[in-house]
Amino acid sequence: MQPLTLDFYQKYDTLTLAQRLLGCTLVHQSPYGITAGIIVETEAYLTDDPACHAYRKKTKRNAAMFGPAGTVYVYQIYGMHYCVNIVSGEEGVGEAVLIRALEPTEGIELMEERRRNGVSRVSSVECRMSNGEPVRHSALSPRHLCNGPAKLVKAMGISIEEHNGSSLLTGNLKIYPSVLKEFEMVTTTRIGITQGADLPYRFYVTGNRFVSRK
DNA sequence: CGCACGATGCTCT
DNA sequence: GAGCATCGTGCGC
Repeated sequence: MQPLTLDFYQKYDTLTLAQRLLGCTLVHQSPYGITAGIIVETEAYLTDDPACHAYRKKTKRNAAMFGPAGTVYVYQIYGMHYCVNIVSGEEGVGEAVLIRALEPTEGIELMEERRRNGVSRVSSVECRMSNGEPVRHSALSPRHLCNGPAKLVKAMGISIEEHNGSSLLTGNLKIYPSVLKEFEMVTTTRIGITQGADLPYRFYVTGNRFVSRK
């Protein structure tokens, strides 16, 4: 199976790309191993959209958004988390698709390890079942590994230093065509924003358990 | 289950 | 100095 090509990222407007990316698989081939997951939730950010980081002008932070379609845009949020976007649209126009949730398919143990690093371990260390088996930390159960934009960045080992501004066509981060034959899609307003809060730019796979929230 | 809240640091005003 | 495309925890039900 070949990864998505430049043509795929170029030929759709941002709202359509956000929908077409559902069902596709995000893969990171890192020195520590491969992690992958099916994209099940996205949000679109358009250039004339007040919630978009590129709404005002090009700055050092949002510069990657103005790159060609298929560029990766990673930014830090709330001082401690990171989110990843797929740049879309014409080069020079700041638009992108935020990846909000993945259904993990490969490298689950590596994902757990990355997510555990820096997270409270109280439950997994101190709590044990009656048979002595340690209780898995709730935040690290498969269902919660990638069900949020900052969670999946951490689980996948995506970093701002290595990936911001990189290309999905040539780097160690790639996207493969949809593995979901037919699925229903839900369209809603976006999560966690105040500006442009009423725009229906969020999309997710109906009924999927790995979506951040319904 | 749901809701409230604090952490934490960078970017832009 | 304000605001932020979030997350995990703790508490109440």
